[in-house]
Amino acid sequence: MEWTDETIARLRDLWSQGLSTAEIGRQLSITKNAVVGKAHRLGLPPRPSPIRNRKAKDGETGTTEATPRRKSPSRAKAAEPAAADLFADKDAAPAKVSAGVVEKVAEKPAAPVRKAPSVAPEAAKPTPPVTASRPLPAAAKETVAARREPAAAPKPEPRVAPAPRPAMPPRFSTAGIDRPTRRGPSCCWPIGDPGTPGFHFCGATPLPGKPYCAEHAAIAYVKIRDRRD
DNA sequence: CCCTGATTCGC
DNA sequence: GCGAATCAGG
Repeated sequence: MEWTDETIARLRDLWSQGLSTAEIGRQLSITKNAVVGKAHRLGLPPRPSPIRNRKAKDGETGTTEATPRRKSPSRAKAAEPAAADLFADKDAAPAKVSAGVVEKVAEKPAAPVRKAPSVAPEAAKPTPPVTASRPLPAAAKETVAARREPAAAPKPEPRVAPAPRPAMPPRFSTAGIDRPTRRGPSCCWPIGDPGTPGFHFCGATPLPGKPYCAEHAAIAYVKIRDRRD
């Protein structure tokens, strides 16, 4: 896998959007392992995961190690004994992601995904008033939907009753985010890291019906690849 | 069973 | 650094 600045940016973006590792992997045409592995190396903030409590506790239970964690699969050779607690808490990500991102605005909106394990797609988001400086979740979602329904996708909302929208003010205080000045459609390809001062969107005129400009659409809409369903 | 993410470790 | 293999919880 060639982790270009591009792919890394996308990985980080998708990651912070709360997509599952497998989902990210599919979108990037890589395995979830690759996603997780890379995410770790990048120091991306760990998202709520099923497990990971194992190491949480310990410190008593008598014996010193008392942390039965990994049991060395099979290729486990005489590995180093210690060097396990450095994950205790250390420092999470510098700050970037900050809050907000965790909101994972809309998980799987109406994408024809077979199911949504953890989250409830229908669940209307109360629109948390908090910060959340990332107005780009929808965009990537569309890429998915678009890719899954390339030709015929006239029904964005199959079932979910459209939430009443008295208005659609930018409830996300995109303070500091450099948004495109001109109104109307603009390429929402993220430039830089969400949460950092320099972050902004491409802003170029997008392709008709696409959230991205021609340049970035070419990157966003990759080949379909198997969808395993 | 399926899903998920985390970790280890050969490469 | 990369990611398959593996572990492990839901």
